[in-house]
Amino acid sequence: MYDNAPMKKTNPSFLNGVPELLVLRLLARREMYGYEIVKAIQSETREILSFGEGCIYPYLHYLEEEKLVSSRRKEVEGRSRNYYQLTARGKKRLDALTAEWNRVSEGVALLMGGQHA
Amino acid sequence: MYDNAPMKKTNPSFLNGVPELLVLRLLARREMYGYEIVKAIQSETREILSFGEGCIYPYLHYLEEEKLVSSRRKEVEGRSRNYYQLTARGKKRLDALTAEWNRVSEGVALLMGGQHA
DNA sequence: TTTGAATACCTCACAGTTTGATGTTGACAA
DNA sequence: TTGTCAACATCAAACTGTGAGGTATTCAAA
Repeated sequence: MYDNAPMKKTNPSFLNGVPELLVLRLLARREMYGYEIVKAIQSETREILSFGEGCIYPYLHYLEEEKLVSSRRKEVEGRSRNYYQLTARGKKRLDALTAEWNRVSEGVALLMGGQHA
Repeated sequence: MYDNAPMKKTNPSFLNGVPELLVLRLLARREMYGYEIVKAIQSETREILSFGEGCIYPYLHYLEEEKLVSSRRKEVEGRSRNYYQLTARGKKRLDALTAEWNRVSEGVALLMGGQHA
């Protein structure tokens, strides 16, 4: 962040790392495929959060490389899909990320909660 | 986020935009100087959050440029300090950012809260 | 039957952002 | 006079979501 990088705020606020948290959380419930995950995040958060496919797909590839998820090809309803499932390692990461999210939320709440202006 | 950008996770999670939120919140209570803000974030969040001077100082410069805060030089306790105070514009931005933080938190809670694995 | 919408996957340039290192000056205590 | 803290400042490096672009398939409507 520099004076010559004028912080134009075209970028999202507070969303850093959130996609990974949500993807892992969804896969902890059941195996899902990429496109389904994109839609699930929209619907389950009532459109509050929405991450593009350009964010989710690369994330899934990264997670697989890191052995946090595994994938298998499946033919369903005349569609070919890549289903992803959480590994034991992925579950650990989910727990760590969840704890971190709670920590940050608590930190923000502590400071924001002080006497009002 | 690319496959060749291995996402080494040396960077912070969930902190995107948080410094601006906290700085504005602190200044809504009373005028403060940079170094004091850095320390206040640490102590008020019980060390949960800590942003370096390399983050806070440039932010203050940006906020001043955007007329979200104003500053004045003050000599206190034999020290020369730049005190910053919130402008009306800054108050509006604080309100907007606070609302956004609450929105994101709610979105995450909605998805995370679903049935456990 | 071909048009279009929805499904399903993929990649990448861009613009931010925080970190951590580095530097300066001055006050004050050991 | 050495070291620590206060107070300010700058910047390269690394990370990360957006928005736009691309391909291919399925299926319903015109």
